[in-house]
Amino acid sequence: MVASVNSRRRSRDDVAEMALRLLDEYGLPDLTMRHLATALGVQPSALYWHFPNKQALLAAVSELILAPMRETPADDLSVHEAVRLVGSRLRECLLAYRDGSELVSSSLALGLVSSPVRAQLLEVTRRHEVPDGQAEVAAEAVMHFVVGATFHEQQRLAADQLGLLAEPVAPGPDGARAGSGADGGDFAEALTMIAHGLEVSIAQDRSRGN
Amino acid sequence: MVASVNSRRRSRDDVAEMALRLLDEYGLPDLTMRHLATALGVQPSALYWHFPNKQALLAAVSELILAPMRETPADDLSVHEAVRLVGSRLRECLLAYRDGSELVSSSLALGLVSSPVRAQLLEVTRRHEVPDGQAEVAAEAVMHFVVGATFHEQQRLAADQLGLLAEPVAPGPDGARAGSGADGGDFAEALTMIAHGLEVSIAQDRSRGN
DNA sequence: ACCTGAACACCGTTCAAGT
DNA sequence: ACCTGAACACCGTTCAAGT
Repeated sequence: MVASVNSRRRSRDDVAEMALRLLDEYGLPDLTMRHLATALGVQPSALYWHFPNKQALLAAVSELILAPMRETPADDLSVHEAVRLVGSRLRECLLAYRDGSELVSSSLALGLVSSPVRAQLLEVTRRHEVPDGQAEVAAEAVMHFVVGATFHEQQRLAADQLGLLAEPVAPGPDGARAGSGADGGDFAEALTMIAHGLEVSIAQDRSRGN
Repeated sequence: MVASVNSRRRSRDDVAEMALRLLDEYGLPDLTMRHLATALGVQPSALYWHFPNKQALLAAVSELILAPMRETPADDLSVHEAVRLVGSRLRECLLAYRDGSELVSSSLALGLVSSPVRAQLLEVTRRHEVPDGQAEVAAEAVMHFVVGATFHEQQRLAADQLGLLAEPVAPGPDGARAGSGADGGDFAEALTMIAHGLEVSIAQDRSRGN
């Protein structure tokens, strides 16, 4: 509870915070233990006192990126609304830092970080008396879709930023509807689709007698 | 059409095929240009005549892994069935090689490989006169969910294989229903959910007058 | 057309030793 | 408790030169 006295955890968090700054400024490929050490004015080997290895450090950075998810109020929402809100909130978190989605994607897959949507979604579904099983499945679907789609999206953004002159796409009469992939609109549509699917599952479950 | 005469593409494909073998046997972290060169009896620099860089080589390997998707017949299926079949077929492809899902996940995100489900799904939805927009959104949702979930699943399998003694999980009375994550059953449930969601989207679209 | 040899500019991690 | 110094065992990539 008393945080200012204890300086023990401080420097560990400082390392993760500096890593996040470097990530945002130079990207994941340049987030090396050596660069990070230099930015902290320390030898690379010093980092291994705070973290057992690089993946653990990256997991800590992932948690910083996902921190806003914990304070996303999903109370008094319908199940449908909760899926859409939590999903798009997660997308915002991942887009907030350069290469954020790639970093979180791997930490998540390695199992070094817990689902950033599970708790919020289960809270809502429980209030609506939805069985946890259905809610867990939906939470997994939302998480994997959002992380995958946002990773893809962020990569395209980065590519466009490098080759600005290559394919300007020229938002003409048909606006952003060109290109091959999903934009923000498609993203919202997909979340709506998943929410619909969850509702159908719930209804079917109830008609079978809970 | 005549393949046996031309030896030009042969060696390029040989490189990708050997890379796939090394991937399956030693895993992605040990799939280095140097190991691959050694396995081919060649200098590392020789690989750069066939591929501009490692990512391009990995994309070629991804395509080998995804090749069976092209010959998955989705004809005369309902939209619902097609989503489930294509989704679980993709999962099988990714699980067929060690670290297959991780490799394909990154090639996909980098945009170096095209969607392994889009073509099949669009073929079916068109026969059922579903607007392409809905189908594209569903295809994205299916792809990202399957790749993400399978990546997660494959990583857990690998972890369990290393620490076999750590948590044997001991499939007791409640069978495989323990643990925190999604198993094969949850995977199928999630696909069903997405299929349901697509059906609702289609129905809503039609009631608005196509 | 396809490959070698040699180099460049890096990596993550360990570990004895310092303070 | 926290860090240095020095090393180990690697990486991907380039490029002149060979055949």
